[in-house]
Amino acid sequence: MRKSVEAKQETRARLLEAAAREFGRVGFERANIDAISMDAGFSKGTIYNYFPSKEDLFVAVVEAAAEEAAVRTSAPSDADSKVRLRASLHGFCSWAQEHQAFAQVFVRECLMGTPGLYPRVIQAEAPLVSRLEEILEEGTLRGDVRDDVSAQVLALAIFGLTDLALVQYWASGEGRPSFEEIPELVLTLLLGPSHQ
Amino acid sequence: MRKSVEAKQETRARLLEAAAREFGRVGFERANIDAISMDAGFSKGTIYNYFPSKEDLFVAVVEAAAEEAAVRTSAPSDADSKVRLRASLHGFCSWAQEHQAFAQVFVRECLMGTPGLYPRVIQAEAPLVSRLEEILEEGTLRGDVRDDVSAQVLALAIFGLTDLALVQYWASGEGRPSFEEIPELVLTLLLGPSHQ
Amino acid sequence: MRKSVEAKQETRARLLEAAAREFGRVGFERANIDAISMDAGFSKGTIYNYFPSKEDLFVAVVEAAAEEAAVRTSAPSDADSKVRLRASLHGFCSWAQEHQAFAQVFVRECLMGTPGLYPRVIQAEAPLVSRLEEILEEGTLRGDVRDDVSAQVLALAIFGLTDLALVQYWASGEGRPSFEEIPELVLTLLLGPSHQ
Amino acid sequence: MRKSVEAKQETRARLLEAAAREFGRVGFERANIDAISMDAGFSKGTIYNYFPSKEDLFVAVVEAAAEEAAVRTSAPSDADSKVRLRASLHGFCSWAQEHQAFAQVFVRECLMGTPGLYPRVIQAEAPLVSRLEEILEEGTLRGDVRDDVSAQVLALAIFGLTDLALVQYWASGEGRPSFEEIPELVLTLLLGPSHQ
DNA sequence: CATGAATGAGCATTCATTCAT
DNA sequence: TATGAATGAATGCTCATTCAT
Repeated sequence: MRKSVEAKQETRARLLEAAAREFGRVGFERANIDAISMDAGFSKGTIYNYFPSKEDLFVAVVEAAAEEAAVRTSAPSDADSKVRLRASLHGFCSWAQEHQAFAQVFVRECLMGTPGLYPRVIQAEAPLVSRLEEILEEGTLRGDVRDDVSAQVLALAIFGLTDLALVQYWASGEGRPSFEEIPELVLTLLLGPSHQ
Repeated sequence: MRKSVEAKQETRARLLEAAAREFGRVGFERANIDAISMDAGFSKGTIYNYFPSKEDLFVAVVEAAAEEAAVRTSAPSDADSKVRLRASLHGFCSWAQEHQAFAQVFVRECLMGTPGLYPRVIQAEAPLVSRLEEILEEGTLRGDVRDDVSAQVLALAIFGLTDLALVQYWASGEGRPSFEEIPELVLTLLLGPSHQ
Repeated sequence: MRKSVEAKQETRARLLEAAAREFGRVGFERANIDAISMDAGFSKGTIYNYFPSKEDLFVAVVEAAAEEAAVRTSAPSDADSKVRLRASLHGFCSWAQEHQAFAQVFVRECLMGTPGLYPRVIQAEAPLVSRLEEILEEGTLRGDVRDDVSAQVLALAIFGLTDLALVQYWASGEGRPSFEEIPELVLTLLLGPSHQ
Repeated sequence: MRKSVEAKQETRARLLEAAAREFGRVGFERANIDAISMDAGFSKGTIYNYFPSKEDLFVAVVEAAAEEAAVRTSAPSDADSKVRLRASLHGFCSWAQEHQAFAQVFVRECLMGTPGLYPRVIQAEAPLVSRLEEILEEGTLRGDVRDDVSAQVLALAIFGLTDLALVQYWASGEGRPSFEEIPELVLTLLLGPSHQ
């Protein structure tokens, strides 16, 4: 039985979503491949027609998350650096809120890198950090961003603190800081209180 | 077979060290209890005479790490706040360098909290964060620490960024930033460049 | 790998038979699940596709035995009570002979009830005892069965002595009393010598 | 340190009692040797100074039970056969009540014979059955006991039904039939209602 | 003798993966 | 392409037994 390309991608997408839920809930090791496939509405074996192994499935989730997140972190190019950074972080946080399953997998993986997966995660994470880095570099030139630390380090710190805040948010039963406050908090911490 | 109390504690310590190595290397789930026990120089079953389950063993490693780390993060009480913070972080980082196995387990756990273990890890982590917090509060009063963010949030951010830097250091094949530079970098990022 | 319903039931039946052999040979505790699965011609794991746990497997064996035994203990409804009882016991004993593995598990379990399994075994055993009880009650009314002891107690005694005789038969290397003689012996003991 | 013969036998007796409790409670396989030794008030290893293995310990319990039970089943030698039998069974049942732990192990073992232990259990059981057999043989000669079944078979049936009644009594949460009623019930079932 | 640390065989159970249908 | 039965490696944990002290 042939399946149209769209139908196949639909299937793949449902499998990815189910996988994100499971990985986000219990982590890579405890995740159950059979459960994922069945949670997506298929039988146990189906998932192997789309992803050759558990690890590949996991990486696919991380990459899909990174891709989606990247789209949401675009920022207006003509504003103040801090405004642009805030917009970018806000985009990221709201994506994380809307796609918690994917976000939890992605954020956790960014923070602590499963040993064998590290290079691939770095690669998936790169565009996001690069975007921050670009804004920062431009801001340094303009003079509205501190220049005592390299843009790269600053970008990593911003991204890292944001991830940590998200993890705390989820772990604390979604208490404080709220999603809305995270970008402001992180930027205040790293770029100073001056942005109104 | 009678065994002196010291001998028992020696055995326990060897098991803990082996456990830290294994957990640090492959994480909780992939760690093999039998392998840990044998790596410590005993047979498979011995470890169960000291730790009732894999989870208890893991928590014991985290707690031992927290305890040791806490000792190393004590700071001179009569200096400038930033000096004291730097000393404290330096103590932590040098402990992490000397006891990499324990440190990796501890740091990773602080960053991302295994779901069921979270409360116990929080508890183990608390003294370290509290120490930073105290110094910060005092510094705020003295006026040599920023006061636009609460000491608690600042302490968590300092601790978090330090952990992230350590993870990056280990993941990058021990490249940059080096252990020596981490405290300075973190404090510069969060407390500003002014401290000479 | 699709498999017809019949093929699955065939697999299940082979697993149950192997389980009965193993449980009958060494009892519940010493029985080895892996060995059962492989003895049935499958690999270790297969049995877990059919029975969720060792205990469930054991209960399934007992219930299958009870079901089969119940079928074989039906008796002609229009004869003398003792004739009917003899026919019923004979049916049970010949089933026990033909399905020794199942019978050994069942009989042993009826005699001494593994603590946690007792209620389920009682339930499986009930139809057999009830059948005897009905015949006895009818016989009491007709007057061809003693009435100084309740039918229920009498039924339990008949069933119990039959089981004991079977156990002795198996334990004695299949010596005396033979299968053929057991019903007569038990009925003589409990209902008197008069039935020719 | 030397220990007097009495002290040693006291230790042995305490170990045996603890073993009976454990075996009676959970059966041979699930019984825990360490727990037995500690329940007796010693440390784990002590029990191996008295019994070379778990199986030996179990057999020792069965044999001790048989010995004690045998003492309690002696009957007046000058009375009516049924009176003597009743006295004998009564002695057995009251022993079972007073030493439930030992009795449960013994009775269960008599009923269903752990495969490898059977010969030794038979041997321990023999004196009890023989006593009944002797009374029955004498009664047959005197004419106050049925003679349509051999004394040996009758003795086994009496002993077996008594054991079954005890098992039911224990399993039913000590309901009916009560200990007092068991001898009468068994004798009525097997020797007829005439004995007042 | 008593102790209790060490031992290591043994086992139920899980689950990613394969593949015939 | 979807299915789901079969596979078998892997592993946490138990516990009878040994033996040095």
